[in-house]
Amino acid sequence: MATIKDVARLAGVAISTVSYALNGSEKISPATREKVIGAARQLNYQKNGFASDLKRTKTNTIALILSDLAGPYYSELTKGVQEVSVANGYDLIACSSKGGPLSTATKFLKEKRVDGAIILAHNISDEVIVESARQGFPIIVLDRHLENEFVIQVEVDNFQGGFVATEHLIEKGLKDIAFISGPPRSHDSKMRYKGYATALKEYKLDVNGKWEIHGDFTREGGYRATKMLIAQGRLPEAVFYANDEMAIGGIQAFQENKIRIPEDISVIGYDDIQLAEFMTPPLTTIRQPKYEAGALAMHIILQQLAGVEVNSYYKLSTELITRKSVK
Amino acid sequence: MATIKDVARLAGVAISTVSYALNGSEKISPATREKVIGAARQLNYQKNGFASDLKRTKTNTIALILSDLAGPYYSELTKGVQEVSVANGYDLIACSSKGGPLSTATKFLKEKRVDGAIILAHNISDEVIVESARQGFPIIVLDRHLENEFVIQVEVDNFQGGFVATEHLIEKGLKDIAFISGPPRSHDSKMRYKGYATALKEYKLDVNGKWEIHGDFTREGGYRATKMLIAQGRLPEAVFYANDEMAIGGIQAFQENKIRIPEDISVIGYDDIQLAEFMTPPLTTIRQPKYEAGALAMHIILQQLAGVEVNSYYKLSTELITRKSVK
DNA sequence: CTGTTAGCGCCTTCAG
DNA sequence: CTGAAGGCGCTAACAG
Repeated sequence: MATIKDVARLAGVAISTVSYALNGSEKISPATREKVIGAARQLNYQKNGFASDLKRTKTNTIALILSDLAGPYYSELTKGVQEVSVANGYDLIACSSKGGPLSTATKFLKEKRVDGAIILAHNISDEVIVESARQGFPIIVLDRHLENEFVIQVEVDNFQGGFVATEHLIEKGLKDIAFISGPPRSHDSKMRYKGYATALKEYKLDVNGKWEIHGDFTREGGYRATKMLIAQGRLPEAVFYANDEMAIGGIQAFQENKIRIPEDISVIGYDDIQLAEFMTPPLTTIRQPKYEAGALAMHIILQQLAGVEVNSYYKLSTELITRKSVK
Repeated sequence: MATIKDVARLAGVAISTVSYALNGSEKISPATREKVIGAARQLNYQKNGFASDLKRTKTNTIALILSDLAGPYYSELTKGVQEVSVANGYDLIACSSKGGPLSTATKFLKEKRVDGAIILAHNISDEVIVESARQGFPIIVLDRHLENEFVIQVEVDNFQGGFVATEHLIEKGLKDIAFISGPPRSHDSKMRYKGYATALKEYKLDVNGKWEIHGDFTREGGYRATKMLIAQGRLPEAVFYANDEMAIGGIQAFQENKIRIPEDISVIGYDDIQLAEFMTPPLTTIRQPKYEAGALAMHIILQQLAGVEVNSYYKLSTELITRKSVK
């Protein structure tokens, strides 16, 4: 590969001249500029990205850290992040935190290969984040409670979402309402649960431990949890799944047992993923402003990078999407 | 941020000693090693990724280039790519080619910030790819026809897929079969069309230009194309959509016009995306071995990086998934 | 306007 | 086993 040196030699100028010419500085005469550009083209020269980043201690790229690149559920969020970043001339890369301390995400975070990061991944520890966070390196965490001078939290009001979902069920006359949670580490899941429990209390209904089952945000988890629920004998009147994926698994379990939705049991999900409206019956659920969350996160990063003072906490609200899975 | 220099100073040794100790070289005594590690920990030292990459001219990371990070349809493929890469200790980053020559993808490719790339994106030109391809920098292209000494093509046998889909329709007694294509630049779409046309010919059926409509692989595109089809007056007996997304849009259009599937018209898609089985009716389609394609692509890269000679072309075959959208 | 110079942070001979 | 020295490719003062 040709380096800047080769270009300089071929063009018969100094290395710095090449650098200036190629980076569009004004102080180079059009003639030499042409000469340099010609030489560069001739050698098929491309600057080495590291070298310049090393020098400038800035990469102009932001990392979006996801727990698993293959998950299709980040789509809207990613879109928000992406649009804002390209609009501001920043590069965006997505990397996975799969593999824990050895993961790509950890590497990029720790070795400061990026200028900032947005993290939506539970399999990356608070510790790693705190170690990496520092002045001038903005980190935004989504769905995570983490107080630190240098990290900023963006969250959806999951308490409200959980409350609204439960209230909707109650208003439809449903009283026995089960809750299938997400993984224990999920802050989101916890808050949804709180919303659920609070709604029950507010309407003077029992919060019955028997109807709280642990899931894990996966379809299989929802399926298994629902099987357990069915196995318990008596069924609740409604089930609130902490996310849509689990609701889908649950619906499958009900259908296999000839339990009709919503006639025999009502179900409500959370997220409003693409699939939700295509289910039979279409799934009533809580929509999260994912696009907005992504866009906001990226905005905050850019502001921080620009030296603007920002809040350390942001909350977005949810919306109930009524479809056919609730009586 | 602490640098290697600071660690050396604190530990009271030379910089090279720190480097050796931290990189696990044998020539350092356990005692000094401990001292160094202690100092590093104390300073919360993290090496600067660029600097070492710059020196070693190797990044240990592979880029997966997608036309749009937000598209949820790469899920399976990404999974294949990811699993193979982590299993081999390589880092993987996904980047978008949105933005053409200024995109993150182009930058990473040209400025050699990665050791290799897998490209599944039509909005990145052959030219950019060819310019970047060179000895020792493996590039795999998916769904693209590009002959070059340094680029390797992995493709799914779309001709076969198109043929099988069409043949299935014909075997069900359907004769008037429309084809909704993808975007003109898509090599995949073209090959599917060829399979379609060939099947028609082989069964002595007319290839009727009136029933070939241009789509763009999006749901909206499928919807619009279908509206056009309906507007033409007489309906075909079946429609072969070049991908599932368009089929979904198409089904919606038919439903809005009270045209029943499969009673009034049969539809077949292509891809077998997640949604396909949840449609009403569940969509008959052609499954592509996407996971395998991703895993294969990554394997090839690793082999190349290891200096193994590899073929320059790979083809994978498809599978017909029969559900309820064909009479 | 152009060239010289001094690093960015790290790795790697090469002599002690 | 350790330390000094050189350089990866590029940028940015600072002179000329």
